[in-house]
Amino acid sequence: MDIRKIFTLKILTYLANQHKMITLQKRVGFREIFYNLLMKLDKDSDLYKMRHSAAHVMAAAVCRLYDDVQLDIGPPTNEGFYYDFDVPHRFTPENFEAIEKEMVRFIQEDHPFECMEVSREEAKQIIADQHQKYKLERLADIPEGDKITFYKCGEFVDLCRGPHVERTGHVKTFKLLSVAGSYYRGRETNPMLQRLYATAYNHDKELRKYLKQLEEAKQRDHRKLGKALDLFSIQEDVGPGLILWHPKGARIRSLIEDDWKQKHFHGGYKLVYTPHIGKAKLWETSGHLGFYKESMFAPMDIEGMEYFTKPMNCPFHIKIYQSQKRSYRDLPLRWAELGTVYRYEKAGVLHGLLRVRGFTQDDAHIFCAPEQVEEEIKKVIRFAIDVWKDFGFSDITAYLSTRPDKAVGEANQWEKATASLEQALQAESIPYEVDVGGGAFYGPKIDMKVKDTIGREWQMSTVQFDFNLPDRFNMKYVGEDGKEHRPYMVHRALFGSLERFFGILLEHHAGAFPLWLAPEQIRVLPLTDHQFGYAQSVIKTLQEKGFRVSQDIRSEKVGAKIRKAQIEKVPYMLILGPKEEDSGSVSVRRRSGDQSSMTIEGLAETIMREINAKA
RNA sequence: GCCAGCGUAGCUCAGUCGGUAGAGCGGCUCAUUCGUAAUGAGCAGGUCAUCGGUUCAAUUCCGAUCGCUGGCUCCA
Repeated sequence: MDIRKIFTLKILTYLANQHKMITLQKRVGFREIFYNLLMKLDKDSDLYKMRHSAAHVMAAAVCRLYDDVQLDIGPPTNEGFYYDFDVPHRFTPENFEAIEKEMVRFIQEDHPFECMEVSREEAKQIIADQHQKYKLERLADIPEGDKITFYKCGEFVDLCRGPHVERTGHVKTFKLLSVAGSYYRGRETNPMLQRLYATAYNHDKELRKYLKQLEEAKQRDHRKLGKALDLFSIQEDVGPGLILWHPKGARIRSLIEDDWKQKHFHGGYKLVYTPHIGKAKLWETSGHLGFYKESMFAPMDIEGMEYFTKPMNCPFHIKIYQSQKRSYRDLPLRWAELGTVYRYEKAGVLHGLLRVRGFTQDDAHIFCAPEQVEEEIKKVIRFAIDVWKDFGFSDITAYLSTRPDKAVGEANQWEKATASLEQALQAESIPYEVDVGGGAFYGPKIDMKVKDTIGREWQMSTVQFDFNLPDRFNMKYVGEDGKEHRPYMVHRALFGSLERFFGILLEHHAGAFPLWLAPEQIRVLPLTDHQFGYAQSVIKTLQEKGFRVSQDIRSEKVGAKIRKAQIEKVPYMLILGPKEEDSGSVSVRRRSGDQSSMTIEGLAETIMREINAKA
């Protein structure tokens, strides 16, 4: 094995642990979802200080109420604060009231926060006296030369950088929210601590607002809406993280896909389809078996050959590239696929549609000559913005990730690629942040996040250079000079995965899909069965115009029919009674509650306009 | 994977300190023919997640398994 191979292998092993391959799925959960709900707090802000102090108060209360409390850390966060404990007692939400009561008492006692600066030796002594093993390790983390401070309030003394409010009495309104396990220092090999999450605000009103936001987000939870609107399900018998798309959900997905495909054809992409499985050798060449195997489903044996379910589409696209000799005249090649991939994700991280085991990437690979790359990146960014617009997303932030310490490819390649990414962002005037060293080992990347209706940011698109795969597959094109050259390869996904995107879209619209995506656009509600005939003719007319129409012919009052349609978030309801039948018109009620009377032609026109506007 | 909690009708949930379960919505049937968010009556529907243990008896207690939920360094 030559040196280069050994080096590559080392990097790959290292990266296997870092999980730095395009995952296109991001961690989700309560905390990430709300991470951007509120403005990022300034570390020196009063609220931040107060929350930090509240964390101490909570720890003090816990120390009073329970025996053998080992403290770890208790930082303020953008939403509140938490504190990690190692206690023999198992916390449950039933304990919250008692802890909150004790916290109130502690606050009312109004202890001053006293800062004590000590030497390292003194610090060790204090911690040793308290028998706080985690604190001792945390102390060791403090760099030599830094100040070491303790904060004391009442009987509670904690190693802490501060700052704090002056007295516990300054801690205002707070509430314990949840209890969760958390590994000490976040490492799986460390002991599991118990984390109490809480929040604190300066005013009751703000706390109530925050709790209301939590409640609202819960109401628009895609898992809840997915069930209520009969869009999809995940069933135990099928398997965790595997999605069943019900007819209505599938209809929406199909509309999303149609839009996506049309846009891609217009944008100079060509579609490809590739299989779900491939031979082991392919995944060896691509390197996946070296560094991504843990995330792949187990192999299957077919006629003595090992096959793997694909976790990514790239190798197949590369094989299409290599099906013939390529000239510089062929480039750039832009190949897109709605490719369904399977990845093994730990059971504990699965989450509705947002984190799954089988999903369809809206994947594309661009193969181009080095000099074309900057223009291609610009195109991709413009393209992404254009596609999002259709779905009601316009607030975008980008994150540019540059070369990590361990990386493949030459430094000047990286520089050039990174520069093209940055120039593209500037050219499109997209606000971006730079994550120095945050790129994947095989190339720099841009991740783009969009903001939803309630202000949450979701990572969606990713544009990634790849200096690794073209090498591994020994990809070539014949240049103007008649010599062989290595093409540049760019991976990109706009939605990330259709499942995840659908989940985000569902929450974004709170289930009330815009007309062009609504699985059922119009519901006809005959007032009595005398109007059934007229209803049929209205339905026929509208269906012939291509609208998605249904009817409610139950023996119910119109109020009940409307209620049902409202709950199912049907955009247009047509109430048909004798008046409408006599005049050949329709009484229109929109989802918003707006009412009007129209001719069928007028309605069709209005609806058509709304569909075309994708409003 | 790990910690904690949870799993009762299609859905949302109540209940049983061990004696095999109930509501509302939904479904079906019948009556009602109604004007912008719920007409009335009746009926059907459950191996109380699965498997094992304790017990005269388990949906209830214990254990395992499966699944779901909240989390698992915004660093003293």
